[in-house]
Amino acid sequence: MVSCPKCNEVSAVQKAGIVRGKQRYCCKSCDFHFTLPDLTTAPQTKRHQVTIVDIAEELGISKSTVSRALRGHTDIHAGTRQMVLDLAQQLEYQPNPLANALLKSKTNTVGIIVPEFRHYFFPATIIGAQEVLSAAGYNVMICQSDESYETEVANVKALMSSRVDGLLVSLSSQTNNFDHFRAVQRRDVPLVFFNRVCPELDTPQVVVEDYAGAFAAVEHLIEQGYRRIAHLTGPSTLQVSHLRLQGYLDALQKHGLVPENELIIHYDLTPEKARIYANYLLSLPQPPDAIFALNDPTAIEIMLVAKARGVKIPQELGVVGFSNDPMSAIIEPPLTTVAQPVHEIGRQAAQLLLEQMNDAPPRRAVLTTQLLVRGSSQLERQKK
Amino acid sequence: MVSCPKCNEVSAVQKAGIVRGKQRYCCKSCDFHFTLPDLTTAPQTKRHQVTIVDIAEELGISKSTVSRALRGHTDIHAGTRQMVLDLAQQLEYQPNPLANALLKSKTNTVGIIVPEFRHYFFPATIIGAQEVLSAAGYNVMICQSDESYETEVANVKALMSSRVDGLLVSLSSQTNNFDHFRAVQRRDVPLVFFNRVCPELDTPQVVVEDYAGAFAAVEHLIEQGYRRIAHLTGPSTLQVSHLRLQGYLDALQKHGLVPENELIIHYDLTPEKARIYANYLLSLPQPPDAIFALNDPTAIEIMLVAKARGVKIPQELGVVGFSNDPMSAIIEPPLTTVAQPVHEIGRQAAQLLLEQMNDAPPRRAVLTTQLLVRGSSQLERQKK
DNA sequence: AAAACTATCGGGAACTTTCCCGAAAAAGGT
DNA sequence: ACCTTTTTCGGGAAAGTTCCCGATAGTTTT
Repeated sequence: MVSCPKCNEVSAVQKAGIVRGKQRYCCKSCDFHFTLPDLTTAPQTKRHQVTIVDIAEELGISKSTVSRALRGHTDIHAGTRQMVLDLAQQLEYQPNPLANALLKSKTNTVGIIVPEFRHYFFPATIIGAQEVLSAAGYNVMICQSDESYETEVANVKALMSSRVDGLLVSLSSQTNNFDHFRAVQRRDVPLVFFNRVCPELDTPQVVVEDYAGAFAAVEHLIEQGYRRIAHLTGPSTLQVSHLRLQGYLDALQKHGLVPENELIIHYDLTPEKARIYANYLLSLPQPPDAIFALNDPTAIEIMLVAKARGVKIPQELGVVGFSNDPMSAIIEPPLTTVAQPVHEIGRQAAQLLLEQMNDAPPRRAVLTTQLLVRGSSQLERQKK
Repeated sequence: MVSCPKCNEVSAVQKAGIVRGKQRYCCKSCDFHFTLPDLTTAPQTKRHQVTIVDIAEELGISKSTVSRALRGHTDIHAGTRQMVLDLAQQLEYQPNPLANALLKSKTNTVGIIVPEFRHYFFPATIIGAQEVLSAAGYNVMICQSDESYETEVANVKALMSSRVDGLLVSLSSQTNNFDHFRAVQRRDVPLVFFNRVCPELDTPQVVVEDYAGAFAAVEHLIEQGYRRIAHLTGPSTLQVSHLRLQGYLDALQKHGLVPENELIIHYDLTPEKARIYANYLLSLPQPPDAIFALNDPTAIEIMLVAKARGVKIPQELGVVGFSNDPMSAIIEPPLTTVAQPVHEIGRQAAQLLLEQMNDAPPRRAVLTTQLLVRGSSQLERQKK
């Protein structure tokens, strides 16, 4: 009852096992194995994206020629090119970037990893980076490490497996092992750090004058008459912590003040811990009369704690932050802070990445900071 | 001096034009055209990403088998699979998602378009969305329309050309033409709106109880004793503007207050305009004694303007916002606001998108709001 | 008019992976 | 010993594009 599709023989056909649930036959006369075609499969009206092959067939030319026309190649007749261009427009042809990416192993996508998204700073840097990158034709993939080393490693892995063409990173506060970035370098993927930079790896980076900014901030506090100045800063793994601490220490020393260990606190940058340490500082037998914080979110937490405890700012406590977060202008009294060009940090980082991708020599960009004196630290003016 | 690579003839070879800058020859004896191979091209030590073919060759098996082993297919010998797995690990094999994407036309990437990045709200929703999406194995591509219709169109175009598998959108305040989203639907790309939803298109969407929240906010103001309540809201193109306005109007009506046109202002949500209209309202011959703002950033601008003019909050002016932006707790007096579950909005939106991708019936999610009464609107308590 | 050249175009490999289907080898059944 | 079944594997197409290279037809030069 089954005829061989090759010799049309019927009698010589016999069963020959089952393959993937379908009966298989063997024609003894022509020694041909076969299974019966499945007629139940639907015709599959799957919508077909219009490709250059469609255009080529429609026009009766080769796909090479269509590609040339679309890519603006010279090696083509002006009339042919116009024909192709017209039809492409009419058919709403959109080139498939995946095919191109596969061919060139270049995705035109860069990954950005930031520690968090809650405050103003990192979203603002991303805005700047995106500005430059999308102008250069790159898409952007954004990840947050959530200040966690493990998440950061996972982010790097995910972005690398997505085959990004470059990586823009601001480290998590936990990170003190950089093997995941060494793996990035080993694969020759351009890598740029900004703000939270990596001290061990030799990559382009964007930073601000952390030392100078911190120095200016603390000197300002001293000039205002504060004498017992505490410093609430980030984990010692972060270079910004280190540099700003150094600026703090040197400013104290310059003015003959002796730093005290109990007034220098490293913490993990969570709001909860900020409150705990602010309370701790204000509960000391000899509480500080001013606090210089690593960043504005920290400074604001300090101010909230101080307010809750009835400590008057700036009379009983001077506070200075870092970054000029919009909140610092809103809070009362307005927060004195070291302003840094947030958008420009992102722009510069993107710029350095583009340079890396063009094999330019690695650069290090240092942006300027500016002390914005506001109400939270103006002791003398209050006194007058 | 030039010998034919086919018949090794020398005398019969003659020039035959120039092709792409290289001399071309023709052997008259065997009628063979050829150019001399270019010896100057570097050997190209281009680092080769390890592929399944590499593994297959190393093991002397076919790439199909390697693929089966890696994909955990059943149709394979346990020993062979282990062999492949071991070598893959040793060679640090990473599958190329591009090839897969090209084959399946599925990029495992979703695009998110939000109007802006400056305030707390949208980054927070993105955090929520990313949470759900990356758990489902999707990468995320984020764009900002910058409240511009043109940029939004460009964003949609860019994401579509990147072949995202889905789109999560919160509309720009300018958008009143939705053709770019119709194009998305035409291509069968799942689309979900959140917060700033599209009234014309039949898509899943995530919103909050805008009407109820606004009604509660205004009713609260009335109960506090405010009588001349203004409303500063967004462009009428936005559904949130419309719904919150309606809540405002109905609350007034319920309590026998007559809405006045000069107290209802639509604006483009820029900080500059917020300040201008706040000043305008406070300069009226009969200024309002309370303002209900579309969102917290607007409310905060209003408070700043009021403070600058010496208008006391809440005594002379009650203010209520919407969203519970962290700033609203910081500012003094703290801002009464209608809280909405920002992260949950993002999570829900992502959830609806995933459902769409699995061809589930489109849903509309409505999340609850909660009025947080704070200092900026507590007239009675002040009076006591 | 032969030789040399130019302007265009087509063919096909390559990129990496998955999947369909047929084939071989091994195992089981009578 | 022969047939059937199962297990395991290989070949090759497909996805969409770019690019290299050879091949024409027509044009100019000698």
